[in-house]
Amino acid sequence: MTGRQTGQRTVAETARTSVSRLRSDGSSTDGTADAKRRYGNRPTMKDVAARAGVGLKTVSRVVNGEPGVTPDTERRVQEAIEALGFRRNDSARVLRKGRTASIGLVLEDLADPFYGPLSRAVEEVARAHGALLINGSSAEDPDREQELVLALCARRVDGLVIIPAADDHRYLEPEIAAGVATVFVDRPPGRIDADVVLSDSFGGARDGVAHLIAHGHRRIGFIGDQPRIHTAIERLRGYRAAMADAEIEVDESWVSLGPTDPERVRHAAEAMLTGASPVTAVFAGNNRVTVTVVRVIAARTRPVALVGFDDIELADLLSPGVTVVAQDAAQLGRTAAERLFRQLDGASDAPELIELPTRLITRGSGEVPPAG
Amino acid sequence: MTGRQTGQRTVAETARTSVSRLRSDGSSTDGTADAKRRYGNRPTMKDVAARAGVGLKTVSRVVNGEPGVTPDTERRVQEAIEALGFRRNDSARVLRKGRTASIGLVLEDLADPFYGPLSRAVEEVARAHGALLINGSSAEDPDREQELVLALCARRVDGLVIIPAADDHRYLEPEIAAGVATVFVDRPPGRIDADVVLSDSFGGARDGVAHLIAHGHRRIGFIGDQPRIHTAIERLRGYRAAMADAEIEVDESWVSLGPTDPERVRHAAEAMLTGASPVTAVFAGNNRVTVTVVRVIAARTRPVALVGFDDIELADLLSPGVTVVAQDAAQLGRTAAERLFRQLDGASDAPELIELPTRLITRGSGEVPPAG
DNA sequence: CTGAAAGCGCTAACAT
DNA sequence: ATGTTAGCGCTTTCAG
Repeated sequence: MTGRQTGQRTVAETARTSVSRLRSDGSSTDGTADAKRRYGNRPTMKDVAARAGVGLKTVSRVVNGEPGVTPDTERRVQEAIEALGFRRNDSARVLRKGRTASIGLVLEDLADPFYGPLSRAVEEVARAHGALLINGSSAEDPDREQELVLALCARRVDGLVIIPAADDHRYLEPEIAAGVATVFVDRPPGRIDADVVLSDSFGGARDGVAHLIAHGHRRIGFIGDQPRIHTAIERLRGYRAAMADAEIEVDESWVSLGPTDPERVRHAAEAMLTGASPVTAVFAGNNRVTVTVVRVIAARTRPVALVGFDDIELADLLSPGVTVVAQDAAQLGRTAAERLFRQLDGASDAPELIELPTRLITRGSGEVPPAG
Repeated sequence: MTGRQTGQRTVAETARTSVSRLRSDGSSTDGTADAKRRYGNRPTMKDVAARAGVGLKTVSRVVNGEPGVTPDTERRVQEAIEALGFRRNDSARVLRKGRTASIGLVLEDLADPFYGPLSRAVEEVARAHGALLINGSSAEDPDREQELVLALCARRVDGLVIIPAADDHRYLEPEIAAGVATVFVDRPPGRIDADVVLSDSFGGARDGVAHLIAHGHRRIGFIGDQPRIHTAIERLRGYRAAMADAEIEVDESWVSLGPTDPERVRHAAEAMLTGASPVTAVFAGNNRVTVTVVRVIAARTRPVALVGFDDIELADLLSPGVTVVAQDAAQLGRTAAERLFRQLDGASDAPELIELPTRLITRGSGEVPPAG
């Protein structure tokens, strides 16, 4: 899906898929079940109340730890709960209470190493607020994003953290008006006002490219994501700003935006490295691009300088190490989630744009001098 | 959280976190809202029915695409829906229908690159079955696992995919009896029967270690995860089997199980590389271990052979490339999720153990001859 | 083709 | 301290 592991040499299957039947001696179903407890028919508070010989509300009190129950009755209720295997039905609870104590996270692809830590950070904040996280991938498809978001709204999630794929979020207006807290991360929303948490793509890219220029490069390539993605545009803008600052005219054959699959990126890199005016350095617009460009460069004899946006694991162990403009995915997620819960706690500030700094981490590839 | 990027050289902040107020000209709240549509009070089918001048059930029919509605009334209902910004409340629906069309996934840490693709694969299958995914991390804590699982059961998820941290899952018996479909992945459940999907940890490790032996190594170290984790034990067992096959006696100073944080692993690796009977090769029990061992080896002058369990990105670009026993995380997730939905579709097969093969991928580090 | 009534399992608001 | 009643918003059932 992310096209990793292209450069494999030898592959050997060590086993076939095997399937075995497990012991099933019936030990997993104990005989203590009440008549009511047949498949798919779970005991309710009413059942517990009947069994414990108390009223419905008393059971509710015990289950929710509300005060006003004698230790003795509490014990009887607890026993009935255990015996019946009762578990409160939160769907019913939600219906009554209005809040679901769950938030939705919509991102592009959980398999992308950039989003794992982000998602995890959102989850931790949610957990700290007693909420569950419902997760969905848009696969960078605007329609799928909308479908997902609206499905989450139908579940009445209390809030949404969205890494948008679409560029028009007016479809969210009724939801936000109805009280669904919403924060966008990594990219701004389209055509609505809402909280946004971003990395400083422009500044990061500008500094990364300036770094290459400082090391003597003038013919510098830029390979980024599709132009409808905000970060791609911002990073390209940063590239152009750095070039302009150094009074270097950009040859448009040095710039390539498009999908970040290895084939496309490889092709783009090869093209700008071999054209009429070949580049001596490349700025890679995100971690997917960087990984592929590293492979392309490794396969060439003449050295090419590289700075990538996003840190990548093991970047320091390649030779040369990969110089990157790092953003803190976890911090991005944490900040967004905290902002979300602040909304849920009733803060009604105006929408804000929070921009997180990036860090230039030099490891060697960005300090390679121009060749040729 | 995963302790990546230890070997950084220079770090420069490119900006401060900045916060800006967005334009908020009130353009996001259109004036067409009905009186009912105040904050947190969403229109219901009843409201739609009233506005469209039809019965409640007719609205329900339209919303759910049920037959038996005149095109004309359907249109009137649709208009009312649009005007009111109505969105069906799935909590209420669930309460009535019994099924939530959502499944839970409990894993250790979404930030671990192994689980991203797995989670994504589960999500894709869920999506194909019209279900949403609720995600939770156990952080390798048995109590937290149970808490999470039971919270998911309270939400009445239709099914659970669990990468267990606990070793006793009897707490799930009432849930499973009540009809919650359950599949374990990556590690087997404890003390209950349930479907399991595993990689062939034993066979994979045995083959990986045998590969080192075939390249002349006899003093081979094993660094794995904590002994309460099933895969750690199985891989160690594979290691011992390979050593026994070659009639090599294992010096217990060559074996180290424990947490996989960089510090612990680094210490373990250093110890076995410098002891009285130093190893010439290391088998790393999972991707976290491999990453750290690569760093340790890179910092040494004398070459050390390495085979790691789990593939890692860019493994092919290090020098030497990292030889690994690869497992297919996405396939693991896909298989488990498909099995889950088979259960939900009514298949009542006995619990099965499905074991997926691993692949040995040789890239250089496993073919380094013994030094000294 | 359409709608009124009942009730899913829970909690809020009142009794007792 | 405990129980009773009335919904939450929807689908199911059954009657027009």
